[in-house]
This record gives sequence, C-alpha cells and structure tokens, in this order.
Amino acid sequence: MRETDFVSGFARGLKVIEAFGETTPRLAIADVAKATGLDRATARRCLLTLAELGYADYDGKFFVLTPKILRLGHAYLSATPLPHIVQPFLDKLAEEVRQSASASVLDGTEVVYIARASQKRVMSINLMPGSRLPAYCASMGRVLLAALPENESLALLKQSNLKSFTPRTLTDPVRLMEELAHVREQGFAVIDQELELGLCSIAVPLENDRGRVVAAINIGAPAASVPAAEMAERYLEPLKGVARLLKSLLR
Amino acid sequence: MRETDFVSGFARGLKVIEAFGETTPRLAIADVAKATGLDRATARRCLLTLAELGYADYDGKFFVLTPKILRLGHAYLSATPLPHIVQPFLDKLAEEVRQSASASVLDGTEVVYIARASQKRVMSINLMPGSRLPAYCASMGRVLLAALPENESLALLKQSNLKSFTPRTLTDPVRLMEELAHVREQGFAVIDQELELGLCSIAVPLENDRGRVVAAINIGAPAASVPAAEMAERYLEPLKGVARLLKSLLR
DNA sequence: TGACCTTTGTTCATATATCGCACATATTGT
DNA sequence: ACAATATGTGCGATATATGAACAAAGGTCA
Repeated sequence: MRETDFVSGFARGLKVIEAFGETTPRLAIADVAKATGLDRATARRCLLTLAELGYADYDGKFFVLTPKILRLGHAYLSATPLPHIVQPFLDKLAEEVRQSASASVLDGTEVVYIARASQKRVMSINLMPGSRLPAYCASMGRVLLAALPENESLALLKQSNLKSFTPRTLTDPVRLMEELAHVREQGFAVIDQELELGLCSIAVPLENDRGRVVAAINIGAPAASVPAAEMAERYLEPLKGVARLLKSLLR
Repeated sequence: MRETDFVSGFARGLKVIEAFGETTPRLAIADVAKATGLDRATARRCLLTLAELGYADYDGKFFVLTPKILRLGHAYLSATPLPHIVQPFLDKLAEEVRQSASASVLDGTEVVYIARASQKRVMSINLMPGSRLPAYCASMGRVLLAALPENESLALLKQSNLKSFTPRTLTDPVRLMEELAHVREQGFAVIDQELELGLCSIAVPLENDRGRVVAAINIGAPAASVPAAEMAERYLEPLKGVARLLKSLLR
C-alpha cells in the first residue's frame, strides 16, 4: 500500500472514538488530545466532526458519544454471518444445560463476544455482544490462543497486561504457554475462577468446513453449583456437539 | 462551527463503515463508492485505511469488517452509564415476569437497544444491544416518539419508511399520531403483532430525576401465551415499578 | 479581593496531505 | 476475443494538520 492510500484524518478520528471508554465517558478536548496523542487542534476538529454528524453530543465543554455510534459496531454484528449462524445453537445449548453460553472471536489480546445466550447472570461483569475480556484468562481466549502458531500466541501473551484478577489467575507466560499446549492437546479449556471468584467456564473451538478455527464457544457456570472438575464431564459433550453441527455451516 | 472545524476525511470514512450492513457484508471498492456516493478513489483510500488499521480484511477484491470495529460501538455501551444502570433491573424484571425485557433509546427514526435480558427467544429477529427497529411499530418506539413534541414526532414519522411488517402494522401517519397521543395520555404503549406475528410487547418511558424521558423499557411476550389485552394488567405494574426505581438514578 | 499562575480552548498562516478527475490497467462475463 | 465493469495511479486544485500565539477560564495564595 502506498503512503497516499492512507487517510490519516480518518484514522485519527477512529482513535478519538476509541478514547471514550468505560472509565471515561465524558471527555474534554484536552483529555482526548492526551489520550490519543493528537494535537489539541486536531482532536478538537475530530470531536466537532463527530458532534456535527450526530455521533457525539457537545455541551461546550464535554463530549459524550450518542447511540448513533452503535451503528458502526452494528454494521459488523449484522453484516457478519457468524453471529447469526451461531446464535440459535447457543440458545438451544443454554436452555439444555441451563447455563449461559457464548461465542467469541479473538481481536488482538482480547476475546470479543459476538453472540450470547444468558441464562442467569452469575458474573458481576455484564457480558454482551461487543464485550471484551483478556484472552489469557478466559476459557474461550485459551482455546483461541491455542489455535494459533506458538510464536503468535506467545507474542500476544507478551503484549497482554497479565494481571491477577483473582488469586487463581495464571500470569506467568511460561506456565500459560504450557497450558495452551495442554488445551491444544485435549481440545478444550477449563477456567476455574481465574477471572472472577465463583465463576468456572469451559470452551471448545469452532472450526469451519476447512478445519480452521474461526471462533470459540463456552459455557459458564457458578463454581458453587458446578465444581471445575465436573465442568468437562457435564458440558464437554454438549459443546462438542454444537461444534460438530456448526462445522459444515461455517466458512 | 466553521467550515475548517470539520474533518471531511473522517466523515467519509464513517460513511464507508456504515455502508456495510445486514445484506451487504462483503463489499468491493465500487460497491462502497456506489453506496456512499463517494468517489471510487476516496472509497478505496478509506477502505485501505480500515484494512491497514485492522478494522477490515481485504482479500484483494472484497472488504469485510473485522470484530475490531466493535470497539467503536463498545466505546458507547461501556462508556455510557445508562446501559449499566438499567441492566440489573432488566435482569430482575425478566426473571420475575419470565419474559424478555429490554431498554432502548431513540436514534432518528429507529429505536436502538442498549440493554436486554432475554428469557427465551420468541422473535425470529435476534435482538441485542446495538440492534435497531423502526420506532413507529415498536412499543418502545411509540413511547419514545410520544415523549417528543408533536412536530418532532410527526417529522420522524414522515422520514420513516412506513411499511407493513404484518397485516396489523399501523402505517398511516394520521392514525399513528393519534396513537402517540393515546400513548402519551395513558403512559404506556402496547404493540399487538405489528412487527412480527405472534409477538406482543408493552413499553413505558424511563424518566430521569428531572422528568425528562431518556429511554424506554419493555417486555415482550408470545401472543399465544399472553393476549395483547392482558399485557397491561400483567406487566404494566412491574414496568412502572422499575421506572419509578430508576427515576432517581438517572440524569 | 485581586494578582498570579496553570490549564484549556480557539485562531491563524503556512506547509503538507488528500480529493477527484482522467487515464491506464486488470478482471469478468458472454 | 470483445465489451463491460472494476480497480489502480499521477497530478493539479483544494482541504487539512501543525504549532505557536492568543484568549479565556479556573485555581491558589497573600
């Protein structure tokens, strides 16, 4: 790609949108400039553009994103076949095992939920399509990382901010790589309260018709009702069953 | 705002993202140019920029959005307090009445789901945060339109593509305005299979602490198990109860 | 209170990058 | 093989980014 095939004004604008986050819903111009590394004048122009187009509100001091911004992400969720294909299978699965079932793909060091059938909320975190979790300590993340060539998964682990969410969280890259090898071997991953105390989950990869791993599905359950040791014997077959059914439907 | 406070490259790029939709997941350069009205060269530069940044994949012919694009919408969902505040109330409500409960806001002529607690799927459409429905024939849409000044709601109806989803769909603007007056009067809206045969729903507005309507919540139920006439007597009080509790929490 | 300092927002001139056109090339379908 | 359609590229005209200078708001302390 040539230098001139890149619209930096567009790239800067996208950076500005991403500056808004969980902890920073209301941003002044200077905040955005700091968060994005853009010049204050440039940040201001991007923000005013967002406001002009109705993607943000501006009260003269702070900018706030409007729901119109959801059109952008929705373009993916509605346009991509995967979420639509997977959803009914998750619904059936969730009802069958009476636990939440989800599907996700990898985006950098994070898993991104693309579909979900929630039975009953067991996590303090509220997950929905578009939600993100660090891959290294999520069951679907382990499965997706395990599907990558070793050098790539190692690179992603190194990029990750490996912190302990609970006393059980694995954070040593070496131990994590061993665990990924184990996951690859056995074809599924179990997480025992590494992300949140009281929550266990089990995930399997979803392969497309050519055998490439394109996503992962999981079942989450309260540790109190389903000890980690029982996750596999209860849920592995239902998960594998869905993966088998989906294999021919995905490309 | 001055002319120079607008970054048209950014605006063009956003248009390109929105060109991807339900029926058009894979777009070639010329498709995007046609859909957006942009010059081919410009569309190409925007698309290559998206690909370069990892928001899209390019196989040399077609562009497809990647899950990274969800970061943009997620910036809103995670940054805006409303979805987080409302979610637990929806969960409780859905469990209590054993039906799906949702919350939405208005974006132009559409309602946008910002939170949802699904009990069991009764609709053929799969709704999730970010999903959109035409306001004129959705219960939350009626409530949100009714909360606007008459000239604004009329303007939105005129902008809407008023089509019949089912034989029961109201499409006459005059009848719709009468219905909105009725909804405003009684403080809730009931939809009886106007969007999809077999689906009824009832919605109430969510006011903030200053009395401004900031969103709507609804309960959807299969017409077979809950006739439209019974929607109000069964679900109006639970919905009103949630609205009352939330009033002091919203601003 | 008021003088001073700091932070934030806005404006401007100019160097730089992007747009859109026209043309060249490649791909597709018949 | 040809027409039709789609994609790639060079260039002048136009739009945008930059960084410094200015203005305004907010905070601090005597």
